[in-house]
Amino acid sequence: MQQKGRRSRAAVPALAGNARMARQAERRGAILAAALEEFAASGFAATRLDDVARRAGVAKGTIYLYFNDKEHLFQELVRAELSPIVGAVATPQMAQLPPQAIAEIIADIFVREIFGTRRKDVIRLVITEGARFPKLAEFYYHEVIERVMTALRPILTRAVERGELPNDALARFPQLLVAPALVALVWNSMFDRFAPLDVRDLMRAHLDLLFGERTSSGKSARNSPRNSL
Amino acid sequence: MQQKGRRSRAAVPALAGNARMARQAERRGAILAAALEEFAASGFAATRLDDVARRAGVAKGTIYLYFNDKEHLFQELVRAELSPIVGAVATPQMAQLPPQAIAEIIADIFVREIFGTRRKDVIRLVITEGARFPKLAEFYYHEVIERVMTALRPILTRAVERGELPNDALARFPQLLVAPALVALVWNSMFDRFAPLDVRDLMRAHLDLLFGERTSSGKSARNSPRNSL
Amino acid sequence: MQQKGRRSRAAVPALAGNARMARQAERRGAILAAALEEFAASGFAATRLDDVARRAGVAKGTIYLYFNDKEHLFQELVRAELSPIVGAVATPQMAQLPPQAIAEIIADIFVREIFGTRRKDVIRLVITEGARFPKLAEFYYHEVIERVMTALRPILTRAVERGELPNDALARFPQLLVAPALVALVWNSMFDRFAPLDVRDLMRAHLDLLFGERTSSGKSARNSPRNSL
Amino acid sequence: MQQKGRRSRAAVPALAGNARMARQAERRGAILAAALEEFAASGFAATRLDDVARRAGVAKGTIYLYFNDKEHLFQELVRAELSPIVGAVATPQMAQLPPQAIAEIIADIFVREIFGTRRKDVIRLVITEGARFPKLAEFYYHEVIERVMTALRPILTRAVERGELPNDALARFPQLLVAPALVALVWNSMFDRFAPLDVRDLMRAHLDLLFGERTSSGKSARNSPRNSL
DNA sequence: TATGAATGAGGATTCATTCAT
DNA sequence: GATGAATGAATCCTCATTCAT
Repeated sequence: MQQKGRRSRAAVPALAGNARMARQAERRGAILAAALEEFAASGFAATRLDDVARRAGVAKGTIYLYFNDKEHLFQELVRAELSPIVGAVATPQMAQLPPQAIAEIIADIFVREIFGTRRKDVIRLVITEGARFPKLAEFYYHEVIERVMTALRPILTRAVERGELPNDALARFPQLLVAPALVALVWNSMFDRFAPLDVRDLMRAHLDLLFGERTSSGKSARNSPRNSL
Repeated sequence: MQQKGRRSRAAVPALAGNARMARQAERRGAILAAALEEFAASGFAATRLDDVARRAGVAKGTIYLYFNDKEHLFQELVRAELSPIVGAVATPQMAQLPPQAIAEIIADIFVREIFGTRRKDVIRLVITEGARFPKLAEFYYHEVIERVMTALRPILTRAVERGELPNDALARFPQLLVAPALVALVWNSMFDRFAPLDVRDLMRAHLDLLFGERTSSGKSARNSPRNSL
Repeated sequence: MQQKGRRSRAAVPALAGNARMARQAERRGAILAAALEEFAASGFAATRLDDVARRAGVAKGTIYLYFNDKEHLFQELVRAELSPIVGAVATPQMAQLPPQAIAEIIADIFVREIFGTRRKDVIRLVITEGARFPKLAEFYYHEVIERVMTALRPILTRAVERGELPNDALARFPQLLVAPALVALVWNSMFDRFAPLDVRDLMRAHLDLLFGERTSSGKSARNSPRNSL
Repeated sequence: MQQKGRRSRAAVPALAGNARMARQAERRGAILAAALEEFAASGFAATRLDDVARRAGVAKGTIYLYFNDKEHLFQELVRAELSPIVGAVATPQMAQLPPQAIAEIIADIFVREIFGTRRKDVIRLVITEGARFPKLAEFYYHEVIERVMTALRPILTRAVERGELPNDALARFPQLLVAPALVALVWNSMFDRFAPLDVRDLMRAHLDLLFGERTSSGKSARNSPRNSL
């Protein structure tokens, strides 16, 4: 009935020395890494904290020293993994480049910084669990989507005005620039065993589609000086 | 997911009369419809058969008369909803049309037959749960993806050969044709409350991007005789 | 994060037949009886529903078919046991009797209906857990205390006016009439092994104290025609 | 309650200097004070040593330097708080006074030394947890109950012989002398919010009941020279 | 067939106690 | 002595599945 107001556990325990601090960060990291693996493999609901603890090499109770509960663990996981990357896409220098160069940079970042790392799994988790975690969707929208969109739109709009783009489709829907990345993420987790998809090639083809390249045909394109994907 | 020794039960109870048969189909349908709502709202793991039963207006045990277990219910659900649509995309007549017309038809089908119906939720479920349900992914791959790809690839390849397409990107990666549809599905379930996305416009812009349309700007495009989306 | 509104479980499952109904009542009763024993023996916090289930001869989950949770089980237990007795003390007929007769009746009820039954444990539970269960205290106050007080006060006040009582102490504090009952309950659960206390004698002595009886000395008093305790 | 093999630890850590000794006593006191507050608020089982430590301003582990475990802490708490008071009631001088004076002194002690202090909470804890802590009940019985009874009985018996009391009820059941105090303790913790109870008035009324006072009526009685409660 | 009460394995969370620093 | 991070046993509660009616 009446509960003593459960004081929210410190997200990070108070530290004393410095070795302590390092140890703490290490443990927290281990838990997050283990959680990522488990959540990615089983989804939020089906993941057992028992397994996370085992994989992280800590006791079940230890998780609760670092995270309030399963849900907080999940959300912090997404935050921790995604926060760093946000800045990369939205650098002011990009504004100076032609749209094609920007598209190539974005594709490159996706391939190397997301698809090539465990961030791939984090974003997949956002996609698969986002609808059930409004806060997560909100965080992702404001921290990632909105920022990227805000950075891209004026650049693309200007490109349209300068005649660097055939029409305003991209300026109105910057999402179209990254749609193939989404396809890659989903395909990779579901259909790769039936028909492996080379993300690099997919992204390159996407760029060809948007920015002309009249030739291309798989391997040969790799020699093209145009992109370094 | 993990199955214990479960003796397989008849998927459909034995029938006698004809009214009985109708009643059976009706019940089965009610359960599937209820299941779709619940699974779509909560995901596979978090959905309670109790809720499905209540929504379907049957007793919990009745579900087990029509489906072996929760997992079978889920998979049959996807099968039942998606089987009908598969044929539509892969009609032989389409082979005769120019790629732009085909793309428009596909976009149109997506907007009207998927996004405008509860199939939207089914496909979303495939996306969010597919990685955890190999059988589901397999079914979806063979029944939907593969068929569509098989139908599209030769058409697009021929179009490339005829010079109707600027390069072979689409022929190599027909996925690029439907990538925006995936974006729409995901966006709609997660970010619509922050920034609603008009699927029709998105698909139209996508077509503009692929097939030229040098002008366009939202509403005005709607009068364009090109597409009927 | 977001929880599907947990619909409160039916306190009593819907019934169909009549044997069902009987069976239900029986089970519910068995659980309540088992719960009383366990709660009485260990207190609310230290009681395990596992033990309650075992003692009641049902599965753990079954408890939740009849009660929302541990707390509801506890409260319903008190309600179920106490509700019947309330009426007994506050009968209108009592208003006609002289205060001494009333006191004797109350003492008698206490000895036979409470102390001699498992209601003794229920009231003890109210005493030991009441402070931690405001709702329980409230229920007990309104259903028992208040009713008894409301019934007694006017009677005692009138008795004072009629000169049947030496002063208004009892009228102002009817609690003094039942104080020894409280002593008996507490003593019985804690000190009986050191010095057993005969409740009957205690109550009789209490009455002697209040209403004169100039002699008395344990056993002999039992022959007194005055009370039938 | 149930103990596992626990090697008994020094109840008080070894001391060296004198400041150290003071510091120790201070800490021990702080822990006991904190424990009292927490136990009083939540009961034994629901109290967390974490909260006790926080309130005492020490680390959780520190509690274990001063007390073997939660149970010992609880018992020492009761001991520490009650030991001082025991002597007060059982002074030899009292033997000379008339029963009414003694009753008044006892009532006075209760109101001022128990009800007006945190000892109220300690006794309440004995009442609510005693049944679950045989050792505690035993301690309380021997250190408090028995002593008081031993001191009172001969006095009351003599008073009966001298005809200072109308009958031997009180001599046989000295508990009747303190029953209202128990009522006050219980009422205060459970029903005060519904109907506040003035302990002083209650005790006074009780004395009136026992020793005659033919008039009285609330406030006015306070001017009565008879008692100084 | 249909029901829904009953089951019990499963999993999140808590907290007394330990022990390395 | 003190600390507080770590442990893991303990326990509440859920829900897929079964089965007597």
